[in-house]
Amino acid sequence: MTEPAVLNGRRAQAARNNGVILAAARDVFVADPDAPISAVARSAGVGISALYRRYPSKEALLATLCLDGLGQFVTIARAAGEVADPWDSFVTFVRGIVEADVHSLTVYLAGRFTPTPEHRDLAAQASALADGILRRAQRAGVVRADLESTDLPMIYEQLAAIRLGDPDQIRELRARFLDIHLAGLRAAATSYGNLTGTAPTPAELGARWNRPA
Amino acid sequence: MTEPAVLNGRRAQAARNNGVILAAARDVFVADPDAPISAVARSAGVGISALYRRYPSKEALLATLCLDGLGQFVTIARAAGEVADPWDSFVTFVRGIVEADVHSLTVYLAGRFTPTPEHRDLAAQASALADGILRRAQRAGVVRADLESTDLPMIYEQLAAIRLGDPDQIRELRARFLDIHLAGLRAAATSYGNLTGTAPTPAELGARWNRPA
DNA sequence: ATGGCAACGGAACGATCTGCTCCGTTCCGA
DNA sequence: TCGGAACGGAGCAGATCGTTCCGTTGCCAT
Repeated sequence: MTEPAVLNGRRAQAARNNGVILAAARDVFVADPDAPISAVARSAGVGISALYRRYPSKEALLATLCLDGLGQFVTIARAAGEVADPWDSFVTFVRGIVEADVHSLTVYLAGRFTPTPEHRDLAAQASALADGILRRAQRAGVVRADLESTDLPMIYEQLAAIRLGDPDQIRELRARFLDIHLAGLRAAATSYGNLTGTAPTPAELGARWNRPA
Repeated sequence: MTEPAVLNGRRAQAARNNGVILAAARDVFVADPDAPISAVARSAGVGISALYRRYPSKEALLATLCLDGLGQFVTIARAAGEVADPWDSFVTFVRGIVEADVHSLTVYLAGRFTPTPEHRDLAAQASALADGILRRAQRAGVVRADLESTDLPMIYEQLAAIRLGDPDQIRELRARFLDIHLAGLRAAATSYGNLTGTAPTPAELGARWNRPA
């Protein structure tokens, strides 16, 4: 069991498959959360047993994928929090979430597996970070004051629903419509009137993590 | 076979069921386009055979439902076209489409049945009407000039993706986020920069009507 | 009254799909 | 040389869904 400098041989191939399988699962389930596990195997170019050697069930794979997504969310939020200008910080954050399609990896997958405490924990961190970025931009007077942080997931959800064409076009279209959202979120937009209705409550957002009855 | 003034008896109940079944199908399939036909029967308070007496197949029911949706679209667009102020006309139009959830009745159902020429025809009318309303608002300088009419379905799609809570809350949330979209669509928003990327082509939008391979 | 029939409810069937197991095979590495 | 780790994929068991079919109900014309 020495550390192999050159990665060849069966052992190394298996190690590399770890990443290949996760990447394939990411692509497949982001495109269709209901995809069968055989689609992941086909996309990864491996057999089904290669999946089950690594994850005891489909649910475990989804849970891992979601954990990755939450981790990405936190990473993106932390990086965006470092940006000096409050508006740029906010834009960097939202754009990062949308471009990485983190919403498809987290909320779209929620309800398909029983969340662990680790999920809850990361989700709490994530929303705290997002809250900070939004509040700072609002205090600076660059983001409209009637936007609440629970509104943000609804914006990710809207942009994640854009699924026209191949991944490249999807990215391009989401960037296009994010421009519109951002223009509508600027403080100046309040001159056209305040937002109607009320933002979702955290409990309502959290309910999506429960298994369907 | 005289025309019954009072609607009772078995014959009349059947006639009333026509409407009940269509309404139930609308509710069920708008909430979940993959819903089984038994869910429609249950929601209508009717047996499965009552459905099959009226529609030879699930596909036929979906086709009828979609035709209704396209008809609603045209009706809403015509009414909005009568509004004098170009901005109000545009807002009335988009708000009408979103509130009636026409997108869920048309595009979400597309691809699940083979469209008839009547579908194509109504869809063409619909997009021509929408095009006219948008162009008028743009000529009047109230809607940003870099928005194309093929962008509009993407906006409906985004708002149709908001599905949190019961129908009432969904309506409220969609109105809330439509406010943001509309603020971002005003001509003044162009001062923050033009839209990136390119709008979908009509062919790309039309491809969604084809059955999945 | 009563026979005919339109309308209905819902069990049951066949087809499809999907998560998962299992077994035979390959081939690395000691 | 050989034990065993890793693999591919056929196949199983269960679930789901569209559709059919049959027995029942109750209106209506005679």
